[in-house]
Amino acid sequence: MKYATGIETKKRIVDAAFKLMAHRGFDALSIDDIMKSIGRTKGSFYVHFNSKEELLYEIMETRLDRGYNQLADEILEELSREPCQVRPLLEKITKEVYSSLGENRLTWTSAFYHLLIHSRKNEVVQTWLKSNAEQWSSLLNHVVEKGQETGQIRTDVDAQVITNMMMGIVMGYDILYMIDRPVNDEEVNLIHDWMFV
Amino acid sequence: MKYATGIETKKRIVDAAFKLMAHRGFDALSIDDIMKSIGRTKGSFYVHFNSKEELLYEIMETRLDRGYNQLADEILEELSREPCQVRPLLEKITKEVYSSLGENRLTWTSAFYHLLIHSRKNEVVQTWLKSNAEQWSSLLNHVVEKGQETGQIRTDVDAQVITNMMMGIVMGYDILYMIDRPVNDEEVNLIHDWMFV
Amino acid sequence: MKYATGIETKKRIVDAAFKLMAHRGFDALSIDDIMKSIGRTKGSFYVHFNSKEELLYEIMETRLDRGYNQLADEILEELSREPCQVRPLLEKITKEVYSSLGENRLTWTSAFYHLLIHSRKNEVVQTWLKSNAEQWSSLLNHVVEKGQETGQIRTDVDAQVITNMMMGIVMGYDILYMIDRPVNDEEVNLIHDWMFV
Amino acid sequence: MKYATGIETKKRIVDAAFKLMAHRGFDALSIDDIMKSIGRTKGSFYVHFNSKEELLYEIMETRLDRGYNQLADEILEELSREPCQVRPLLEKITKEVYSSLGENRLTWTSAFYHLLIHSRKNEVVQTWLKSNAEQWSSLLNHVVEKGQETGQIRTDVDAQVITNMMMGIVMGYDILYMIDRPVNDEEVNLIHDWMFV
DNA sequence: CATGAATGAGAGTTCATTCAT
DNA sequence: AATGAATGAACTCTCATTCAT
Repeated sequence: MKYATGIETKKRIVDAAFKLMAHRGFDALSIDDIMKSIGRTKGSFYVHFNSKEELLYEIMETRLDRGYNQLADEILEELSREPCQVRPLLEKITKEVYSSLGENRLTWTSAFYHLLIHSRKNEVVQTWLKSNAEQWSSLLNHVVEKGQETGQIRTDVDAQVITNMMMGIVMGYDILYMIDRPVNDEEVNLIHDWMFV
Repeated sequence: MKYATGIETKKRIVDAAFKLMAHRGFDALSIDDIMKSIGRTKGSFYVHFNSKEELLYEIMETRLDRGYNQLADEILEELSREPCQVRPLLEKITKEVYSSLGENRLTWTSAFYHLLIHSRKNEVVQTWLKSNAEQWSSLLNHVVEKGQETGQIRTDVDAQVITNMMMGIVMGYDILYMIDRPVNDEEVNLIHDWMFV
Repeated sequence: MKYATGIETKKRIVDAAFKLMAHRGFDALSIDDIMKSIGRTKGSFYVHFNSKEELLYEIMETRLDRGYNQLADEILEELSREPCQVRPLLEKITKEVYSSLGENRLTWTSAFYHLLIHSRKNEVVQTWLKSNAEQWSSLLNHVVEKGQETGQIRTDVDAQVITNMMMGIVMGYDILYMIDRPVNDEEVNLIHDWMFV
Repeated sequence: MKYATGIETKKRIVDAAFKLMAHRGFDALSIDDIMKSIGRTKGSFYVHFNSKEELLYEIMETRLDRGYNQLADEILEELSREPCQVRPLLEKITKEVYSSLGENRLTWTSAFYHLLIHSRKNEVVQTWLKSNAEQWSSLLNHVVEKGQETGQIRTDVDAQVITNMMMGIVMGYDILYMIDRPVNDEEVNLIHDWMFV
C-alpha cells in the first residue's frame, strides 16, 4: 500500500545517485548531496532505503545491468528464425548497447567502472558483476556459435575465444573512451570483418 | 646524508600507499593507515608531503606509468636495428608489461583503474592519464608503422587503427581479469596473427 | 463501540512497550519498534498518545505500581479482623508481590529499575516513584504496628525502622537477582524470624 | 611516550563522563557534551578512546569498582591479627564504602545502578558486575566466618546467608536513598545487633 | 624527523514528531 | 483509526590537517 510519492521519490533518489556516482564514485557520494539534489532532506533517505549499501544494489539492478534481460530475449528470438543474419545481432549487442540504455555513454561507462572498482571491497557487488559478465558472455557465445554453424563466422577459432575477444574489446574501448581517446565505430567493424568469412 | 632516512621514509610511504590504493582506492585510504603500515605516526606524513593529493601525484609518477620511459628507450633502440622483428616487440609491450613492472598484475591493474576512476574528479590526474595513454599509443604506433614498412604487418588497415585496437584489447583484458574472467595468452596471439601477414 | 479497537490498540502498545522497556530501557526503545511488534506502523502511535513521555506515564500507572491499590485493600481489610495473624500478611507483601502481578519477576524488576534510573532526569517519574514508595511503606507500617500492638512483633525496635529494613531488603534482593545472584526465600524468613517474637 | 596533556585529558574525560552518567545514564550521555564540558571538541575524544564503549569500560574499572582491591587488602590484613574485632570491619565495608571512594554517595550510587541497568544489554558489563559482586561477597564472607569462629557472630545462621543479607540490605538502602527515602545509620546498626551475639 | 594532541567539517544513521491521505 | 512520507536534530565516528614538543 505504498504511496505514489514514495515510489516517485525512490526513483528520483536512484537517478540522482546514479549520476553522482558516475562523476565521483559511490563512496564519495554523500546521502546529503543526493537528497539535496532532489529537494529533500537526508533524514527521508531512510524512508526508502535501509542503508547506503542498499541504494548501491538498487542502482546496480535497475540502472547498470546493461538491460540484458530485455536484450537477451530479443536476440534469442531472432536467433531461432531461419534464415538468420548474425552480424547485425552482434553489432546490436556491442555497438548499440548504450543507446538501448537510454543513457549517456560516458555516464553509464563511468558508473560501471566505479562499480567495478567498488567490487574489490564488496562481495555482493563482485558476485553481481561476475554473473553479469557471464550473462553477457553467454549471450554473445550463442550468437557466435550460431554464426559458425551457419557458415557466417570463421570456424578456425574457438567460439569462446571469439566471445572473450569481443567482450575485451568493448570494455577496452569503454576505457579509452573515458581517457578521452574515443575509438570510432569503423574500427569495431574491422574486428567484425576479421571474424566473418 | 642527514636526510637519508627521510628519503627512505618517503619511498616507503609511496610503496605502502600504492598497495593500499590497489585494494581500496585512493579516497578510502587514510593517512593514518598508511603511516601505521610503515610503523610511523600520521603526524610525520606532512614532513614528506604537503597534502594527501601530493602523495597521489607521487604514486602516479613513480609507480603507475607502466615504466614507459625505460621500456620506450629499449623498444626504440631495437626498432632502429636492421633487420628488426616487430612481433616480439609488440608482445613485449602488450604481454610482458606487467612483469617488467616488477609488480603483481592484479595490484597494478587495480591501482591503475582506481586512478582512472579518480580522474573524473581531478583534472591533474585526467591530464596525466591522457598524456600517459598518448605516450603508450605513440610507442605502439611506431612499432606498427615499422612493421608495415618492412612488410611484416598488414597494410590494408591504418596503423593508428591497429594501435587503438591493441590498446583497447589490452585494457579490456585487464578489466576481464578484474572481474575474474581471465583471458589466456593464446587468445592474444590470435589478434596478433590477424595483424601479421 | 467504534473505538473498541482503538482502546485495544492502546493497551497493546502499553504491554509491548513494558516488555521492551524491561529489556532495553525506556530511552533505547523506539516507537517504531513498539508499533512493529504489535503489527502497526509508527504513525498511528500518535492517535493514542501525545508523546513518548505520555506512554511512560501510562506504563508507570498501569504496569508498575506493584498493584498496591488492590493489595492494600485486601491487606487493610484483613488487618481489621480479630484475631489477625500479621506474619502471613507481611509475607504476602514481600514475597508474593511478583506473583500477584501476574508478571515474570525479572521483567518486572528490570522495568522498575529502568524507571528508577530514568527518574533522575524526569521529575514526574521521580515524584511518582516517591509517592509509590510512600504508599508501600505506609502499608507495611500499618501491618508492623498492628503486629506490635498485638504482641506478635518485637517492640524494642521502632515500627518505621522495621518497615524501612524490609523495604530495603526486598529491593536489595531484587538487585542481587538482577546481578544473577538470587537469594532464596529461606533467607528472607530469617529476617522475619528476627522481627517476630 | 605519551604526553602529559594527553593523560590529563583522558582523566578529565572519564571524570566528566562519570558525573554525566550518574545524572543521565550512559546512553543518554553524548560525546559532544562530555568534550564540551571539559573545553575540548568532540573530534579529540577519539584520540583517547577508540569508541564510546571503551570509555564505559574505563569508567567501570577506574571509578566504579568500589575500591575493593585496596579495601580488601586492608580488611584481610586486619583479619589475620589477634585479637580481631570484626564488627568495625563489617561497618567499614558496609557503611564507609562511599566515603572511602572520595565520591558523593548519590553520584556513585546512581552511576552504579545505571551500569547495572546497562548490563542487561552488554555482556562485558554483566560479567564485570557479577565478578565485582563476587569479590565483595567473598570479602564479606571471610569477615563473617572469622566472626563466627571467634564467637562474635551468631552461628545458628549460615555465614553465606548472613553475607547475602548484608549485601542485599546495603544495595536496598542505596535504592531507597535514590528514591529520596534515606535510611539512617542507626537502622543499619540494628541489623548488626541481630548478627552479633 | 617524528610524535601525539587537537581541530572541525562531514560522514552514515536513528528517531520523535507531524501531516496529508 | 491507520498509513507512510517527510523533517530536523541529535547521535557516533572518521579523517585531513595543524602544531607544540
